[in-house]
Amino acid sequence: MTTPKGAATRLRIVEAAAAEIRERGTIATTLDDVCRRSGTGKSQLFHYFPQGREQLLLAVTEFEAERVFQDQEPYLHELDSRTAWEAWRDAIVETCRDQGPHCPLGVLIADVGRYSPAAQAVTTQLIRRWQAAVRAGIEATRAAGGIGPDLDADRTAAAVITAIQGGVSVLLSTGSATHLEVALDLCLDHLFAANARPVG
Amino acid sequence: MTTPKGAATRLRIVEAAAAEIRERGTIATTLDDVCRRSGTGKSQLFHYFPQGREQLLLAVTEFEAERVFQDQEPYLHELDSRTAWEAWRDAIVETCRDQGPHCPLGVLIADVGRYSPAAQAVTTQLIRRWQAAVRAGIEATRAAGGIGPDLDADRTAAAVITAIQGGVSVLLSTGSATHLEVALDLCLDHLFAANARPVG
DNA sequence: CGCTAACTGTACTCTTCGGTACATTTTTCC
DNA sequence: GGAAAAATGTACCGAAGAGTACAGTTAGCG
Repeated sequence: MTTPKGAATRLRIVEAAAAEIRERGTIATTLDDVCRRSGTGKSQLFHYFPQGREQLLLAVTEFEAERVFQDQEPYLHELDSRTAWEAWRDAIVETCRDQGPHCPLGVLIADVGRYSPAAQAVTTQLIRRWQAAVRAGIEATRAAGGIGPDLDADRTAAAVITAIQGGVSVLLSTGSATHLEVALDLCLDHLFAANARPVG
Repeated sequence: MTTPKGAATRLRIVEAAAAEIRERGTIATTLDDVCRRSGTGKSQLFHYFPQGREQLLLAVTEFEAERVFQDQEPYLHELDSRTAWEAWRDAIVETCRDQGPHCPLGVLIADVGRYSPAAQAVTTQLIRRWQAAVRAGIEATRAAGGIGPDLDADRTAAAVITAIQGGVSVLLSTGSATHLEVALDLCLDHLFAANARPVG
């Protein structure tokens, strides 16, 4: 039904759209821009995305969500000590700081991910997966003896995710990553507090 | 230069635009929509906003930012005990939950506030003012003896703001306010932790 | 009253951009 | 090698929506 050549073209279109959106935002990105950047024409775009723009945006959302999660995975699997958690935090903060307003995660949650209910579902799913991975990290750290038994893993994982989202949100507004850093710091402190107890 | 009648019309336009944007988002809101809802015509819109759409969006951003801050102020001034902080948290969570995706704060930081550098500056300013008020609340609570001397007021205030932003961000994606609640809870716990110490 | 400036209604222009039609080329596969 | 399907190029359409022109009306003010 679709040849390797076709698949490559489709991918080129998605990547071009993602790049364009990262650089200039979703509203400012037109189909003609995407075609120009990917070296294709409208006919091909509509060949691979019969539902047009909306379908393309959804594909971009999925593409970026996957990328964000893949970037995280290596760190998430190693969360078992305070050192590991801090390395993870540093990685996130640094990446976001470097990429600034073109940070894929930020673009995802604040821009592309809002243009349709379907896209929103993708970002919601990303949040869910990410939070589950963080939760697993908390359990692993507890198993390794780094965290007391009283800490509520679910709620803390939720707080960590919220800190990231908030930090990125502020980053997009102000251009500064300090909020992200501070909020994550506070979460880590809570994780490893001597008197850890259920939140709330 | 502008009569009371004119000022009233201008205000009607801004309010109509704000409502329209809250309900359907910035991209979906057209100038014709705004005219229809405000019972005016294009000539009036361009009379009061010669720079057109962009200028109107900026006015809406300022309008909503002011509203958000005004809603907060009564609570912010009374922050001096854990009870007061919890009342504040409950107020925020409840308001956001009720308004859901039409929450002015959410719309502000995730939608209108992104459409121009000028609008971005307005939201940045809101964040700054808000954080300063939270910081003042921390100091007041400390003065009342509710918080130890070691807690870093600046960084904690930043973390609180980040928690709100993140919570609202998740709310817009998932429709659930639990992340907001959990993140704020964690911040309050940190604020009133017996062994409060500098973050980081 | 009457002049001026602010205010408002109607009708139009002009561009942008998503989407389509259709002809043409390339690939696949028997 | 040749038919069928996939892939691509070019030219176009139509709607939407921001912004304008201009005429007409209302309100302030001496």
